[in-house]
Amino acid sequence: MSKPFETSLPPIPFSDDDPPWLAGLNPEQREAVETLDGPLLVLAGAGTGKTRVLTCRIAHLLASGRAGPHQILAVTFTNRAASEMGERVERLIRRPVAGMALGTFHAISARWLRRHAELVGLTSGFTILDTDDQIRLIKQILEAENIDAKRWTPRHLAHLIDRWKNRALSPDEVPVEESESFAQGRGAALYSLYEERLRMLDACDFGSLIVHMIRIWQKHDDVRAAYQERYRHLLVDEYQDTNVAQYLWLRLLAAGHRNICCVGDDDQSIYGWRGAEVGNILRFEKDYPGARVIRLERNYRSTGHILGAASSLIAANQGRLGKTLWTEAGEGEKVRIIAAWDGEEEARIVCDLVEEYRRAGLPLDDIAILVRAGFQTRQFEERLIQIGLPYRVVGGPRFYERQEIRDALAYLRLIHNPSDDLAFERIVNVPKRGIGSATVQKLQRHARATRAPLLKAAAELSASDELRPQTRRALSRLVEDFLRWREEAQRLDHTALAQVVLEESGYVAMWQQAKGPDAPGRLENLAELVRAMEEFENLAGFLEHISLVMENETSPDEEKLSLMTLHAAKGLEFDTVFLPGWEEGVFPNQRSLDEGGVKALEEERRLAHVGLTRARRRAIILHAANRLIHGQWQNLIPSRFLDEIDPAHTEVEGLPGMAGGRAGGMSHRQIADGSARASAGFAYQGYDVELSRGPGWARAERQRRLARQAADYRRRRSESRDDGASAVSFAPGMRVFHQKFGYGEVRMAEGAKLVVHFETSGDKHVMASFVEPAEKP
DNA sequence: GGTCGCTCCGCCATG
DNA sequence: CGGAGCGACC
Repeated sequence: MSKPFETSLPPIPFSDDDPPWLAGLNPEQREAVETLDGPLLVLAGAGTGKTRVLTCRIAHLLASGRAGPHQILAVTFTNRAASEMGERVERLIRRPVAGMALGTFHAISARWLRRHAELVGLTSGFTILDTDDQIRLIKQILEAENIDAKRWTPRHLAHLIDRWKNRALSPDEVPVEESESFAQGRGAALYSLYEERLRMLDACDFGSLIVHMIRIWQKHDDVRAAYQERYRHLLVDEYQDTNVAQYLWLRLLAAGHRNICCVGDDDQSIYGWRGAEVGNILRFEKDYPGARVIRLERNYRSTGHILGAASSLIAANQGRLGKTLWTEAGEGEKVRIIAAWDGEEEARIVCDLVEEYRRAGLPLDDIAILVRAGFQTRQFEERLIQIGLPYRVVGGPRFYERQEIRDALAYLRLIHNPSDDLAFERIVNVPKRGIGSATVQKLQRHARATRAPLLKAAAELSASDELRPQTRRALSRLVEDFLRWREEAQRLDHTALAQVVLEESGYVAMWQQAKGPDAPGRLENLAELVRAMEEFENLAGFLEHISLVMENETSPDEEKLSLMTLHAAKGLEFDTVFLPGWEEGVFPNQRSLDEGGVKALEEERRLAHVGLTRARRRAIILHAANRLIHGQWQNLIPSRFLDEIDPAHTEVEGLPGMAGGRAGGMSHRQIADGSARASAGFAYQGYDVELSRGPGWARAERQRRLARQAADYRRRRSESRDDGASAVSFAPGMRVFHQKFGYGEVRMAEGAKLVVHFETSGDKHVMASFVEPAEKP
């Protein structure tokens, strides 16, 4: 994987007396480390020693006695960056740092929010919902609100809500025109309902973690003052990726002492799609008058040609703060550009080269394949498995996203937080207990009527005559199980509890009996889950970790080739980097362009720049002429980015064995100057159309979507439904009607529980939410 | 209420 | 092409 770059540092320009955290820094780096008071912005280009500045600065703060560990707050974007920073600081000062707040915005916010949960209507044991839970919850809301989930997808609303939270907008602050864009102007109202549901579930999504802390600090001066007082030195990594909410979060914290050091690079801002505001970095000096700005431009990572290629590419962007990277390393190898006939051949070329380099002595750890989108890894995985090269997919599907892990977690979540309805729904019939969707609907109806969590509704219904005896038995057994597990949670250690729960619920047995080839692996994952729990003090700590921090654990011992998205590669470096899939529509990505226009194109270009600058010595770009997309073969033309790279730094190669040296067509340049006209493969006439409207598949998909929406719209009827949530109170003597038992008279009423004497079936225990008042005959 | 098989959707990146 | 979701049938 990535290696720290100390090895390639120049001779130490300072005296031998310098401590390790000051030794070997260049003048700009040293200034950034030693400027401890007041606001400081470090504009650090790729490979200029950004992490080094941050870690040395922390070491300097500690060693100089300017701050104790508990007074330092260091925020990063990924858990990986946080742990790397922690390790490097400890290596520098040669002792463990305890008490320092170091982590992602989300992890730090979650920890703090637990202390003040009651201020925003939560308990300290609140659940953190991930995207999957979030979408399931929204889907339920859309259903309850009778909104056609085909026309207005839960995903879409989840996306909107996310964007609003990224800007720290509460439902009443959502601009009208944005609310208009969903379900005929109901966007903000649905957002509000969603927030209400979150509170009822005692839950929080990722965005809320940040927004809740902002609200708390805004409303409670004493709390804000305490945090400002305690964290006297703030350090922020990847400042260009902060969104408005995170920006406000930082500003509130820094308001008193203004000791805030932000490190970032506008040319590496690649998270605009999730609300990052490059504006934050551009306006730093305005926000913090008198701020120092230090530029780090000396690159210690890459050779000249790679740097030249990356610089010429990024120069096509407008509105940069502007940095000129330079290096004292030699020119090195030119960036190779290779054409392939199709995706399969592209994978073969890459793998052949990997083997070649490996034979030449290059460790696999020093090689990476960086793709634009996650699904592109598949063709490479297939090929790598075929030839038996060990590889790791960084940031692929996470451990806790697996079905069996999510199921097991749902059990634990529900024990920890009995209002976690999403967890309840997930496991109520897993393993199969004979509690099907009809029963769950009854539970939901009752829960809604009594404004109680599903588990409580289940307890009540299972003590009534509402359900068939068989279902009733199954449900009451489940309820009893949870009551018992909750008790056991008090005295059992959390790993033991997990084992008990997985056994007694029949969940382990379910997989033991499963015939599928993946069943053994799932059991292994469950064992791994229990093992992972051992590292935590309690269930709460573990649940927090798994939703916010847990990475995909792969044995780090074996030497492996890395396969990941460009986004996941930020902050890493490799000797040799392969950049496949540089075609119009793929990279730059068509959907991104459709949504974001020029701004999005610039972000794609920054992404390309990030990709190139990951390489120390060698970068190889590939593009294919044909690709199977959506199950359809498409002709593709090389990415415009290839034209933007100064040809002085590149070496364009044909495909071995093909006449004219070109695979399946031509270079972007050939097309641009018209020399492609004679080539077969695709119609040049269609070129402009394809470019402006995107590849055929994107167009076809849009048309399908429009047709679908029109059909859905025509189908829409004014179907009104009863949701049975009437709040009628019943008293003895009242005549009532029940769907299953017919007419009867109330004998006893105790809150939601009734005893009714029915004409046909005698006395029954029923729930108030299942009966309606009836006229006397 | 469970299961099989069909249809139809989606493939952009994250904590 | 692959997975989710739904409807028909057991």
